[in-house]
Amino acid sequence: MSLENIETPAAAPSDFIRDIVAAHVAENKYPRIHTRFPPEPNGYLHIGHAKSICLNFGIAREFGGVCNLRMDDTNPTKEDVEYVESIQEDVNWLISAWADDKLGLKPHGKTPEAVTSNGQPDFYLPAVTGATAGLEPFYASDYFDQIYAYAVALIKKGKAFVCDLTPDETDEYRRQGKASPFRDRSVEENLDLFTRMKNGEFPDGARSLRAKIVVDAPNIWLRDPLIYRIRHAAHHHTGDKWCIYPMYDFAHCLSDYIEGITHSICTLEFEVHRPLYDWILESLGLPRPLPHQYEFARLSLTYTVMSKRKLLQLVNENSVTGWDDPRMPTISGIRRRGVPATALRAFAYNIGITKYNGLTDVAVLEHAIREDLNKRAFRRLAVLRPIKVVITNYPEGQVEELNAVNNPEQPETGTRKLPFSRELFIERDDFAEVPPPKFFRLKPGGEVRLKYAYIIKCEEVVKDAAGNIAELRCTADLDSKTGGATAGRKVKGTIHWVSAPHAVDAEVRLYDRLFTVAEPDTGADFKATLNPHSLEVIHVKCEPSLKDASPAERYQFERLAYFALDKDSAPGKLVFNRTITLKDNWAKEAHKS
RNA sequence: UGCCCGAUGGUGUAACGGUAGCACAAGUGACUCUGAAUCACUUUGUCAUGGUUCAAAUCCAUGUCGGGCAGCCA
Repeated sequence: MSLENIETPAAAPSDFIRDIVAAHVAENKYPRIHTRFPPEPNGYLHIGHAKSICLNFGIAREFGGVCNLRMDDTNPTKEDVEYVESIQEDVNWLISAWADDKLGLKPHGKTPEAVTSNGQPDFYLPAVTGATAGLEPFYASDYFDQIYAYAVALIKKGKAFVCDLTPDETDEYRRQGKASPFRDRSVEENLDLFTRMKNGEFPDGARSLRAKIVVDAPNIWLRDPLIYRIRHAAHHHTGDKWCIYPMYDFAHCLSDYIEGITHSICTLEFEVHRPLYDWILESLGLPRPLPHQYEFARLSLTYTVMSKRKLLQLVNENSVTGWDDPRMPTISGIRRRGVPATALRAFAYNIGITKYNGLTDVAVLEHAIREDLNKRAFRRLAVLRPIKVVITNYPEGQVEELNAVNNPEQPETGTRKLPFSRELFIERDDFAEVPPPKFFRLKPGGEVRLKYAYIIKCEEVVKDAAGNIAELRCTADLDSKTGGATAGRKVKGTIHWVSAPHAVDAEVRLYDRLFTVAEPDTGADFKATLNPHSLEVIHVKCEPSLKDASPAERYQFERLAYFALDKDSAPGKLVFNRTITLKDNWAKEAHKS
């Protein structure tokens, strides 16, 4: 069964942004709905980005539109191609077989075309969909020429000026609502100085280009905001062509415009920037319909940190093995852990889109993962912490091949053969010498069903010199095998097992929450709340069919958890990541007493 | 402090002036050759105070609480 076979079951969701888009579609406001996902390539994408990806691409697929992938790369000192590559990989994985036909890209190396729109000169860079060969993501840095031209246009309109204030002075003037002494420079002088800024005549921070809006506006972002700064730094995409770079506010709205974006969806912290977004586009008198910005609440998850700064710190300080450590909330970490993209998308649908800054229980994510994996995972038997069991009345050397169901949720996936023999392994937790109340598993003198095999009774507990249990000697009801005379006998417990001589060894990585507290972000030192037991590596006994395990498949080790093959596996070396445990009501029950 | 935004069970959301619903979580029971899954049932909610209205979670006012912004970051 391939991973792509299971579709996201959820119906198309409804939220305030989709309501707005639906209204625009109804009134035919735009020829086509066009969204974009614009990460800055300064870190790996995380599950909060997944929410945004599912929103933007979801809108594109629900309303017959397109969603551009764009690198929002206007700050050369923080960005890197490593991140560009990981972002593409993560986005492609997440939208695969769902919205990959809505992914807007552009021909490699292509920059905006000079076109005429409504009789006016204009810049436009159309998206290409439905292919990937020869295509690449959009880059805001591909528009530096056009953005520069727009800045010059703004100067010529008397709506921008070159300011000589230092960064500290600028802050102070803006705080006080005071006009810069350079605010009323002539257009000619501004043009000259801006050209010389571009030509590299001034050091970093010596001058800046500022929009001329309102000196003492209540909204700080309208107090003559900076739109260009000097940065003598090489850029990962444009090399050393530029030594001035546009600020986010200036570059973003214009990038949206150039790509023909209709709905520019971002998180709440940009809400106060929206008047500036609109001011820039309106001030330029652009000839095509303008994009508009809409904001929603970013995702916060319990037992998780989400800021790129903190995730980077975990990586740099080796608290995890890398950005794709399966404990990380990054898309690559979640993927490596074994979570299917369908589960992540279902989660994104389930949490909804609002303007309320809430804290989502990680249990919602875990539920989406279990629901998905329950449907798709092959059932297998594996013993994580083995105890040896000898069936004393079972002939030595005899081996039976039992039929075992691959997935009861999908009977069409068939069965596989499971060897049974005299010596087995069972789970240490499935035996108790002194059983607690309501213990349905194996105990001295007690009976239990071996899944797909016999009912056995524990006759003797053999211990080593140190008093540890070395093996259990049991007898089997040899008529109780599935289909046998006493197969219908009711025993309270059924446990999993592996035939000892046939067992395949594997390394298993048991992952748990990275943090011990629900809100690691709130304390002074989030690293103090790291869970020291978030990873445990053990060596386990698997049923023989698992030696052919594939990274494309998901497995449920029955009664335990879901697992996926890790990339550290090699021929003859199985490494499984525990994606998530099965729900464990017994643990809950045992905890009560 | 100024400006902006928000508030519906424990958590996340729906209801768009007309029966407060869904999911997760929690609990009870049924079933079970996975203490899983499945099924049934249960608990818990409109921030406060006024106002408009036949009728308010929804509209208005005030207050309270929470979040965001005040980088030459995005």
